[in-house]
Amino acid sequence: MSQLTIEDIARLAGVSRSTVSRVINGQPSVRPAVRHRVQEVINAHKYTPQAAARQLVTQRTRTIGLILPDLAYNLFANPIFALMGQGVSQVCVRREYVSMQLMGQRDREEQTLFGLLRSRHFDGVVLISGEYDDPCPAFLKNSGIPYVRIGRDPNHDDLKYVDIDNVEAARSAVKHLIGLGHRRIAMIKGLMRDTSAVDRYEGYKQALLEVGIPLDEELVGDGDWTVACGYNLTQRFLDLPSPPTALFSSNDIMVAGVVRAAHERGIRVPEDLAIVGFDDLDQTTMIFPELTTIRQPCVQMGVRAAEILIDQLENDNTEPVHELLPTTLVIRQSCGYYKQQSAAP
Amino acid sequence: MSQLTIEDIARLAGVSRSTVSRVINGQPSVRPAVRHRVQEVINAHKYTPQAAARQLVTQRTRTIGLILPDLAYNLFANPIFALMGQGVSQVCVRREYVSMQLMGQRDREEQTLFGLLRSRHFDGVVLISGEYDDPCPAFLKNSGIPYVRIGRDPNHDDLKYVDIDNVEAARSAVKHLIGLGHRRIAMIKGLMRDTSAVDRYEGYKQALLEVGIPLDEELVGDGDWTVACGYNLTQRFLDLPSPPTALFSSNDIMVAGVVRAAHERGIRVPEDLAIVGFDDLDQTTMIFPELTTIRQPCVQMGVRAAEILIDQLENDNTEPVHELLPTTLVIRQSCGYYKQQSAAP
DNA sequence: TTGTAAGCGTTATCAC
DNA sequence: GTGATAACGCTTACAA
Repeated sequence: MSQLTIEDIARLAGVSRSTVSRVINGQPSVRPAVRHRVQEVINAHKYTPQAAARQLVTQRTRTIGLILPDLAYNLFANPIFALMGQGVSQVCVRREYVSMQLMGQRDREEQTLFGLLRSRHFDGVVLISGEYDDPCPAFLKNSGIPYVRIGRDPNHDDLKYVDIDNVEAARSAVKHLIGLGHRRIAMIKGLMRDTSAVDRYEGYKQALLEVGIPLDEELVGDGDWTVACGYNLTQRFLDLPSPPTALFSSNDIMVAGVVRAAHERGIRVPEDLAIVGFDDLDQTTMIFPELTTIRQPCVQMGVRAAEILIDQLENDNTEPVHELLPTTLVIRQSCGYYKQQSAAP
Repeated sequence: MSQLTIEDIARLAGVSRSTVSRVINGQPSVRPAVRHRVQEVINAHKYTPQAAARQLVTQRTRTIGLILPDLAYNLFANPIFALMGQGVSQVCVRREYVSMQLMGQRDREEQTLFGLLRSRHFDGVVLISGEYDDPCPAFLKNSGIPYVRIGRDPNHDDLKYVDIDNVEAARSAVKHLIGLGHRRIAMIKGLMRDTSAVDRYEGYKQALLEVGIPLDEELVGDGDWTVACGYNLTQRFLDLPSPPTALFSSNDIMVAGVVRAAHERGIRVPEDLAIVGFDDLDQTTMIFPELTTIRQPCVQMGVRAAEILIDQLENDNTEPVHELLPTTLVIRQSCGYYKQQSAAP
C-alpha cells in the first residue's frame, strides 16, 4: 500500500524526485499548479516518506525519547510521570516532533538502553530522574546526547534541568501545620536515594528549627513512596505514648496508607490527626478527606523540559538552564483548625 | 564521540567495511583474530551503528510501537496498561527488539499518529484498545501494518488479538456473590464504548438469569471506570428503599469510590455490603478491605501480544490468532459470608 | 575468509 | 522553478 517511494510519486506526477521532495517539505519554489498536482498524487496514494531514509541524509530524527524511572512501573505514583509525559508530548506535537517513551527496566537493561541511545534513534532525551548518581544522565552527558532532566542531582552537573524547590515546598507544608498550632508533627520520608525525598525532609527540619521545635526521631519514618509504608509507619506513630497530632507525607500516595491506619484505630482526620501530602494527585480527591497538599506542576515540567530540549536541538543552544517551577500549598479539609478551634468561643 | 562510521572503524582496524559489518552482525565467517581486533576497536570507540542507515537497507527497524488508549492518561486505571507494557517490553528485550510507547492524545492527533505509523518507524504495533469502532486498528489493517491487539471488537475483524473472557469472568464474580446468598446485587458498569464494559455487564445479567433473579435496573449504574462514579452511584444505591447487599464493580478503581461512600454512611464492608471488583490491582490492597476481585493477567497479555507479533514479523506468520487468557476469582475479605453466616450455629 | 561495489529512499547541491 | 546527481551509513551479493 504505502510501499511507494518518492521516485514512484515523481513518475506518477510527471516530475522529478526533487520536486516531490520540495512539495513534501513545503519549500516555496514550486509552481502552484505543479505543487497541487504532486500533492494530489501523494494524497491519492497516501504516500509518506520513509523515516529512515530521511534521517540518514538529514541526520535528524525529529524524535525525542522519554525515559522514566523504574519506579514508575510499580507505583501508584505513576500518575505524576504520566502527567509529565503528557506535557512533553504536547510540546512535541506542537513543534512537529515525535516523542516516544522507552519501555523496559532501566536498571536491568542498562546496556540495552545505552546502545539504543547511541544508535541515534533520538535527537535528544527528556530524562525523568530524581536519583542520586543515576548512571543515565552521566552516560548521556559524556556521549554528547542532548538531554533535559526533570529532577536533578546535586552530585551531578546536569547542563539543563527542570525541577521544583522541594525544600521550600516541604517547609511551607510543615509551616502550615505549625501555624495551625501543631507541635508534634510526624513526617514520612520518601526513598532517600531520591533527591526529592532528601530535600523534603530538609524542608521539614528547617520548618521545625525555625520555630524551635526539637526534631524528634520517633516522629520521622523511613518511607518508600508506597501506600504500604504509609500504613505501617502510621501505626508506629499512633502507638507512641505521645502520638503526633499532625503528619506530613512526602507524597500523596502514602497518605492512602496513613488514612487507612488512622481509620482502623478510630483516629479521625483532621480532628485527631491533621495531614498534609505532596503532589496533588487528582485521583486521590475521592479517596481521602479532601487532602491539603503541595501541588506540583507536573504537566508544566514536561512542557518546559521539552521546550528547552527542542530549543537546544534547533538553535544549538548550549547555555545551562536550571529551572525551578513554582509549587503551591493547596489547602483543603485534611488539616482542619487545631489551636484556632479550641480558641473559638 | 560516537560520530564514527563503520568506515572509520574499518580503517582503524585495518579491514574493510564488510568485515566490520560481519562482526557487528555476528556472522560466523570472520577469522577469530580479525573478529577480535575489530571488536576491540568497536569497544574502544563505543561505536554503535546508526539505526537509520541500517533500517534503510534492511527495511526493518526491530522496533515495535505500543499504542495505549487515551484513557490511560486520565485514569488510576493506568496500572493495568503499564503492566501490559511491561509484558511487551520483557519479550522485546529477550528477542532483541526495542519497544516504544507512543505518546500523545490519540483522538486529538490521529493524523499525526497515522503519519508516524506510515513512515515505518515500526516493524509492527501492539495496540491496546478495547473500544468499539476504534479507527486505529482499522487504519493499521488497511495499511498492512502488522499489529496485535490487546482487547478486541466484535464489530471489527482483527487478525490477531489477546484478550480475556470478560463475560465469563464477570459471570463468575456475580455467581460468587449469589453463592454467598445475595439476591440484591448492584453493578457498576464501565464505559459502554469499551467492549469489556459491555461484556462484563452481559456476564452480570447471565449470572442473575441463571438463578432466576430478575434484573433490577435500579441496581445498575452507568460508570465510567473512575473513582468518582463509584462514589456517586453507590450513594444512589444506598438511597434506595431496599438497598443492595452486594455490589459488583467493573473495575477495582471504582471500588475506591464505593468504599468511601459506604464509609461515609456507616455502611460496613463486607457485613452490610459485599463487594467484588475487577482487575486485581496490587496497589489497592492497602486501601480497601482486602478486595475480592477478578485477576486479569495483564503482564501475560503483553507478553503474548509481543510474542505473537514478533512471530508474525519473523516468520511471516499471517494465521489468525485469537487468544483468551484465563482470569481467576481471587477471594479475599470484601465479601464475607452472608447466608452462611446466619446459618451458623 | 575477505574485499569491492551496488543499492536502500531520501535530501541537498548544483546546474539549467 | 525544475531536474540531474551526489551524498548519507549501512548491508549484501558477488568476486577474489
